Amino acid sequence: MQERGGRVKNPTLRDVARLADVSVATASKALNGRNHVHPETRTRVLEAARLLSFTPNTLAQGLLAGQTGTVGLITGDLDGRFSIPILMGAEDAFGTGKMSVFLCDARGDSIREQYHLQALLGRRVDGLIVVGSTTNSRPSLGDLPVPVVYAYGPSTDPNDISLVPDNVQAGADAARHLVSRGRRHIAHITGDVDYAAAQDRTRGITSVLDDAGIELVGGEARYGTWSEEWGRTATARLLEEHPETDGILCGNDQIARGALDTLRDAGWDVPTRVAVMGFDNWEVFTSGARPHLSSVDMNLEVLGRTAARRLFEAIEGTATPGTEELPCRVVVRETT
Amino acid sequence: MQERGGRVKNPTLRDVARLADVSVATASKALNGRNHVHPETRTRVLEAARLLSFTPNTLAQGLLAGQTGTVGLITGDLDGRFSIPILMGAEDAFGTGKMSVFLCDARGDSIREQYHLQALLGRRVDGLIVVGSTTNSRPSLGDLPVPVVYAYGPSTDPNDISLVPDNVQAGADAARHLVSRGRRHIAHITGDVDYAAAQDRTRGITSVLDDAGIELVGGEARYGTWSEEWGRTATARLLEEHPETDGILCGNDQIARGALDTLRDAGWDVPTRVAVMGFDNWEVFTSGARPHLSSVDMNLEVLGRTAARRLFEAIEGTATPGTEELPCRVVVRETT
DNA sequence: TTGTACGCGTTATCAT
DNA sequence: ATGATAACGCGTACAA
Repeated sequence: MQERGGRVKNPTLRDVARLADVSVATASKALNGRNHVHPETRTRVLEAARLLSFTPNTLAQGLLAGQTGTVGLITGDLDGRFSIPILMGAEDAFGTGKMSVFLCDARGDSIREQYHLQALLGRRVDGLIVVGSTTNSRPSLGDLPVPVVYAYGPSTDPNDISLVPDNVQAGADAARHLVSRGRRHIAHITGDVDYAAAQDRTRGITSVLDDAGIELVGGEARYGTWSEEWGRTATARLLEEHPETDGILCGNDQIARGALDTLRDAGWDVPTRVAVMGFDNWEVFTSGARPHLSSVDMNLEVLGRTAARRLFEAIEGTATPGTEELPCRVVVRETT
Repeated sequence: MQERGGRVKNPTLRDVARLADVSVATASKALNGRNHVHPETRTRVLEAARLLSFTPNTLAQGLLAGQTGTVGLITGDLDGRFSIPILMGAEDAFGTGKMSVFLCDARGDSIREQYHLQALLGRRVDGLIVVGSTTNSRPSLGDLPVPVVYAYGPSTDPNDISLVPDNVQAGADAARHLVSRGRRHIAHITGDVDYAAAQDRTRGITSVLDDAGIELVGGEARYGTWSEEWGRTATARLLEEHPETDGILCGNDQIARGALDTLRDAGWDVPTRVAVMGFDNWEVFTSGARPHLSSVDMNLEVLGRTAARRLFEAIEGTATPGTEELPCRVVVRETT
């Protein structure tokens, strides 16, 4: 096993103290930069620690301090692409090495969620971030001994702290963008109607169009699935029924890709004849598209960072319950 | 704060013992199902624990046991889609709640990696999994007080434990599949030549074609980038120069999507005139394609689970150093 | 300036 | 069957 200058596997403060010929108390003070320790002694201790490649046991410190410097991150679907940016943002905000993150994937199963929760509470995490797989609201974890922040998917309990992307604003901004490009015959092809995201975006879109005295092509949004396939079939139907269409707002980037494919097959030029726009700004889809797809970014990294900050505040005790909606951002590319 | 039947925020074993009117020792035995404790006493303790919603402090347990029940997961790129399935597989294998996973994203920065490493060692993780962002080999973390398993991107040190997908076999299987479909004029369009994955797959492909007495169309693989764009341009050039082409092996699913788009524009039917195949089996790309794209799955969840198992073995002391190559799997859909 | 002693929450040993 | 006590590794009042 490792034997790098020292001798024991996991050197403790006692080992360091012994080697430096001081008491553990003095060693502790020296290593933690406290006062009342002779400079020469300090260097001796530091040298001993270096020699043994001593790493203080954070768990023991935490046991004493009552704070572990760890947070739990419970996500509903790791494979889903929404949790990852949020997770990265959170990890980012916690600072490298300062705070450590326990990751748990409940896979949408509340039993599994409970198991993970117990494990995390047993490890005395200082706080919890719960990331939803959709923006649909979810049952609260209830009264826990540590603060909780719900990200992406909000808690149903208004006394919890929740953070969600402002999908109404996202829809509104997208619609405004198309209108500002002179489009007057705008259709909306989107995903599963059971998704709050779909409904919220539709609401934002129609509200802006109402203000502009415009009606959605066909009178209403076209709900389906979040797939390219649906984008293609819905668009084909749309072109046939409403050849006057000059703008299509798609519920996500995959639907938009499907729309673009069908438009290309039909020989409709984008963006000259029809402008197309997606949601989510999934780079691998937007930049692979012909032409490059305009989209609305959910700013998920920001959401993750904000979640981390809110959690800190909650830990400090300066909590502000309620659901906070974070702004989204239109990214203009070649399809609009 | 929470007040669910009990009174204190974080009840300790002492609180439980006090409420059950026994000593902490007895309480501990009762809760842990040890012998030599009266049934009636046990129920009294259990009831007290339930009342206080007592959760044993895993940190204190670990302090005593010398095992923390935690592992560190250091990934090079969270956003990359390769780490996620591996991470899920590992999380899966560790068992829900049994073992907890610290997640760290080093973002490809070795300084950051060192910081995370220190934090993890300080938290006395029982082991470490290092996930690479590519299959290119990476420098070893060196001699650590805990076992390490390198997943996806292997360590350069053969004494380390490394796990990688068998890309040579993947290429070979893909080529075999196309040959078995009667294709004789097969081209290979792939990504950045600096990627070991690209080279390995090419090697597997050419070796099979050699055995079949076939040469790659154009005599060699066409390296570029891992993008749809490259798939389109490379395919356009290919069709012009080699109209005899009846099969295209694409280095990943995005390149394959690009190839399909170009073929469709050119009016070449897939799979009648040309068969197309990708690598990675990224579902969102394969099932969105027209027709559905055949691909080679890297079995990353299996790789993640295996990494977790190997780590367990290493923790138990039954280590087997070296680089292990895990099999990939051809997924046949409509393009072949 | 340095050292002694206690406590954090838990488990195991050894008495009782 | 139950309880007192030591130990895990560390920080900190307090005494020297």
